[in-house]
Amino acid sequence: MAFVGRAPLDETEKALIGKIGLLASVQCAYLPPLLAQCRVAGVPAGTLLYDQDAVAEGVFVVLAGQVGLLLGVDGGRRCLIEILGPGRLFGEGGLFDTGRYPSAAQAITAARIAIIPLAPLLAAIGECATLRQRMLAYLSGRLRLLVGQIAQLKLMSAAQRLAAFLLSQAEPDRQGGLVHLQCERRVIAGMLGMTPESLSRAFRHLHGLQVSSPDRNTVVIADLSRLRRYVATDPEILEIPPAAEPLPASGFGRKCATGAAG
Amino acid sequence: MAFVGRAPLDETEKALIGKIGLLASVQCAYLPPLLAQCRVAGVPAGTLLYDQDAVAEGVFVVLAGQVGLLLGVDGGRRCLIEILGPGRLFGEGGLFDTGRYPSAAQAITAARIAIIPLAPLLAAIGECATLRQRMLAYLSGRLRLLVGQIAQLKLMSAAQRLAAFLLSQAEPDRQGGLVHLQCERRVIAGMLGMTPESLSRAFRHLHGLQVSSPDRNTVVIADLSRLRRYVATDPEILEIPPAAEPLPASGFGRKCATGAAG
DNA sequence: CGAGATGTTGACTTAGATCAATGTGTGTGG
DNA sequence: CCACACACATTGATCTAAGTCAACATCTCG
Repeated sequence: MAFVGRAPLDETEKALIGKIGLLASVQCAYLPPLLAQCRVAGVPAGTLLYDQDAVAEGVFVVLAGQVGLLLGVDGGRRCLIEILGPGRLFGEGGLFDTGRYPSAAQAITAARIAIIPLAPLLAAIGECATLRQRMLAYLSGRLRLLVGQIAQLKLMSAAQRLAAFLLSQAEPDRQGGLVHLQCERRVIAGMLGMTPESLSRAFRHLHGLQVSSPDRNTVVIADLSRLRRYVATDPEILEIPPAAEPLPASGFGRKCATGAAG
Repeated sequence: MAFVGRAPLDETEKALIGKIGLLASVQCAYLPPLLAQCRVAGVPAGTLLYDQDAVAEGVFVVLAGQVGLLLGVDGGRRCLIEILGPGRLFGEGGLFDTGRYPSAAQAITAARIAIIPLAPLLAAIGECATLRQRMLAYLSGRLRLLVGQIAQLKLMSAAQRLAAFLLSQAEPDRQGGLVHLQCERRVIAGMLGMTPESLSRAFRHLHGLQVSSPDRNTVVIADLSRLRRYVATDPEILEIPPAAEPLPASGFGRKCATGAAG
C-alpha cells in the first residue's frame, strides 16, 4: 500500500475511532491493544488505498477527508458506490469470507486514514461478544442502506435521487436545512448514477423547490418537509393517494404498484 | 403471519436446510434442537410472508417455489430486490439491530417455507463460533452481491443486465447453457429494474447473440463466452481495449472511465 | 497570466417508459 | 368440450428523461 507515512494514533484520533458505531463504548480487554496497533496515514487526493480483489491487510477508518468506494464490473468500467466521511469504517467487505477487498478505495480529497490491522481485529471480534454483536449489526445496517440505494436507482428520477441525497446529508435548521458538499459535483454525480450534466440539471430542477446553492460547496434547503414530499412522490405528480397494499400475485411489473381498482 | 399450515420438518427438508451456506456442516450442540423447533408451511402464490418494518419473528428458508423480497420507498411504491429459490435464507435483515424486517417478502409462486424461530437461532449464533463465522460470511456475501447489483444498474444497459442475469442462472452445458425461468417475465423485469415491455425488447436484442427462448420457461444460450463478452462491453461496441487503471483524482464522472490517453 | 480541470448551458440523440393494440395462453363456467 | 374472460407476453407508436456532444464560463494552480 502506497501510504506516504504511518504513525501511531494520537488521542484525538483514538477518540474518533472510539466513536464509530462498531467500536463505540465497547469494554473489551482486546480493544486497547488493538488501538495501540493502529497506524495513521495522510494521503493526497487520488490515492488508491487498495484495489479491488487485493488481499485484505486491514480495515480502515476515515479520520479526515473523503474516501470513495469503487466497484468495477467486467470490462474495466468502474462506478462509485459510496462516499465516506470522517468516522466511517471501510475495507471490511471481505474480512469474513474471501479475504479480499470486494471494491477499491480511493481518496477523493486529501485524507487522514487510520489503519486497523487484521489479525488483532479478528481476534478481538472472536473474543468479545459485544464487538461481535456490533459487527453483525454494522453489516446489517450497510445491507439495508445498499438495498435502499437499489430501490432508489430503480424507482426514482435523477432529481429525486439528488433530493434524497441532500436530505441524507442535511443538518436540520428550523424547517430548513444546510448541506456542506466537500467534494466535487462530478463525484456526487457518479455516486447518484448520473452524469455531471444531469446533476447540474437536477439542481436546477430543485430550484423550483426552494433548494439553492449559494456557492459550490453549500446547498440550502428552505423547506425540508417539502423536499421529503417530493422524494416520496411519483415523478411529476404531487399528492398521490396512498398506495394499495401488495396484492396477491401482482404488483411486480410496473414502476408504480398502484393500479389496483382500475 | 397468515400461513396456511405448519408442521415440523421432515428429513428431506432438514437436509435441504443443512445444505444452505449458513448452517452447512456445522457441528454445534445447538443445531439439532434448533432444527427441531423449525416449522414448515405451504403458501399459495402471492402470500405476503411478512411486511416491511414488521417485528421480526424468525428467519426463513425457501424449500420449494420462489419468494420475492420487496422494498418500498416513501410514497408507497415498491420494487423487487431479489428472487429467492430453494435453499435460500431470508428475513435475516433486521436480526442484529432493528429487530424488524427491512423489506417485505412475498411468495412469487406457490412455495414451501421453513420457519426458523428467532430466539434459539440467536442463542445458537451466540454460542457457536462456527455459526457466528458463517453468519458474518453470509452477510458479507450478500453485501457484495448487492453492491454488484448497484454497479449493474448504474453501468449496464437493460439488455446487458438481462444477459448478466441469465448468465447467473445458467446451468452450463458444453460451451452453451440452459436457463429455467420458473417465474413470470414481469417478475424478472421488476427485478432487473425495467418494464415487461423493455424486457421483451431486451430478449429480442439478445437473439442477435444466439440467445433463444423456445418456450416461456426456458432460455437457451448457445455461446456463454460470447454473452459474457457482451456483458463486459460498453453498450454497442464490441472488443474494447482494456481500461486504464484508476487515475489519481479522476475517473468518477463519466460512465466509462477509459478516457485516459485522449 | 495561461493552461487545464471543472461546472453550466444548449442542441441533439437515444434508451427506455408509456400507451395502446394485438396475440397467446390458461383457466372457468355453461 | 367449447366459449368466454382474464392475465400475461409481445409488438408498434409515441414520449420523455437522461446521456452525449459541443460551446462556453469559471475556478484553481503553477
